[in-house]
Amino acid sequence: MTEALIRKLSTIADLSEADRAALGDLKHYMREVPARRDVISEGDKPVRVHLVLEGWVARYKVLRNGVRQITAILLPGDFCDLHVTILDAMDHGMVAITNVKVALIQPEQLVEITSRSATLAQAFWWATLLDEAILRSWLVSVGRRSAEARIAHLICELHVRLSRLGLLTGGNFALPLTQQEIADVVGLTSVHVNRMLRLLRKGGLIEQRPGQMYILDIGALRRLADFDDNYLHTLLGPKPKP
Amino acid sequence: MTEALIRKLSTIADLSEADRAALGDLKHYMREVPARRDVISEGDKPVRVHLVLEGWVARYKVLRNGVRQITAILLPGDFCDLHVTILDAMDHGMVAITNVKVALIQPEQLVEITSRSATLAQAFWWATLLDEAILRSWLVSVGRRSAEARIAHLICELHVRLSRLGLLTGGNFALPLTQQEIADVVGLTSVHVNRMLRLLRKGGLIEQRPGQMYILDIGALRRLADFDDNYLHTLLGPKPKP
DNA sequence: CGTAGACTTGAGGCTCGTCAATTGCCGTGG
DNA sequence: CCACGGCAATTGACGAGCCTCAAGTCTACG
Repeated sequence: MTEALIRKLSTIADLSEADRAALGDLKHYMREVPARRDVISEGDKPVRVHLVLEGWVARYKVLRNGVRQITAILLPGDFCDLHVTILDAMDHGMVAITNVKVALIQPEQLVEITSRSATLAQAFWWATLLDEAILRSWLVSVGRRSAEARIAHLICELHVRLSRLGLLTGGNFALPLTQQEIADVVGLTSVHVNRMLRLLRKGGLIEQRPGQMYILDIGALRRLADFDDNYLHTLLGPKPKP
Repeated sequence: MTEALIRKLSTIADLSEADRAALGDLKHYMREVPARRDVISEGDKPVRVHLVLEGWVARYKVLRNGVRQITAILLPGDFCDLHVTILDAMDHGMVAITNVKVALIQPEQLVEITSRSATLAQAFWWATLLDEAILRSWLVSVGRRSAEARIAHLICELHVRLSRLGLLTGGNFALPLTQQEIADVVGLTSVHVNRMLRLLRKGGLIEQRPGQMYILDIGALRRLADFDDNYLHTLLGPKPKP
């Protein structure tokens, strides 16, 4: 049930058997959310912490004029909202990109297992720090990279993250994001994302089939994006054994 | 010495006398860094954690083509790098915006006091979550707001944060950022920042004197920026008594 | 089949960037 | 005291990158 989480935390901390058992024993409700439906909406009062078990989830903020910015893409093993227990109400929403399974965990349980195991406490903290590192890299992209490079950078990031989860098939991966959603990640319009993807295809860097992304030249993508995977490498830990 | 930190953590957690004492007893070196010099440079091996005691510090990333993006502005009481002890080497730099005093703390000390006090552990965690919330709001700004609104939003954020630190004088504040630095925060060029500041002045929203920002119409600024201070209000806690 | 949603493509326009020159402010030194 | 150099702020002209609007295609699905 929570193997995704155990696997993720294992890559950044040396969990004892007791730690793993504590994670495995986490009581939780399971919830399934169909694609394109909110997992949590802005304004909701969060009571339980959401953990992604299967599928993709996006964190987003909608401004008054209707434009949307996606501020995180969450994959299996990622927490949606370790932080929101501090907030009165959600200041942003979370939407399912694919059909999704999430676990709902009581915050008290997390407080308990982290107060019992310093290793676990540190592991959770590291998970937060990893989220922050990704957020920083997104800010750099949106603030200072060209449209083409932003998209290349996103592809590189997903390539690394999905690789750690064992979700690559021959270096390629399923990409459930629509072009509008990609646009909302990188701060562009879907029209321009479309044009930039065409550029990448014409350049022989990628190939696309519906819902599928084929990486033809990862080196060129990384160079184009000025991709520095230090933030992911060291935070995600060594590559898992196959 | 570390009152800034104690004050900050007090606003988000109910610290016991022992907690305050533990914070006050933190052994540390003091370091002074003159304006426009790096506090830590990209590539450095971080050994101690930096805590800002006085002045402004900026976190930044420089891309290969030389452009810079500032990813955080740190004020007194903020940690520079709670996270970097996990990294092999800094993947970004920290630069002093003003003359700055920072405390250097051994990570082991933090581990120790947080393992002794669950309250403190939570307080440190919350501090990280606050950084993340600000980062998210910056991403939304840079990704989806107009140039004018981005700058207005930054002014609103600084207004709230400085207010909590008691660094406002009659609703106005000292702004040590150059226009180039503002540009690096909001993802624009200094030329365009200059034009937008002129717009804000012409609109009667702000007034400027060298190094000083006068807020003439905070309501208009907030409306223009679509400023939602939920993320800061609840995370920074109730307004301190005067 | 018929509809809805995503993708695709083109034409034209606006925001913001680039380049360049000028001003003003300081601190420094003759 | 004034000349000088450096840096930030300011302004204009021009151009580019990205957005807007709009139409059309493709696919999935009822």
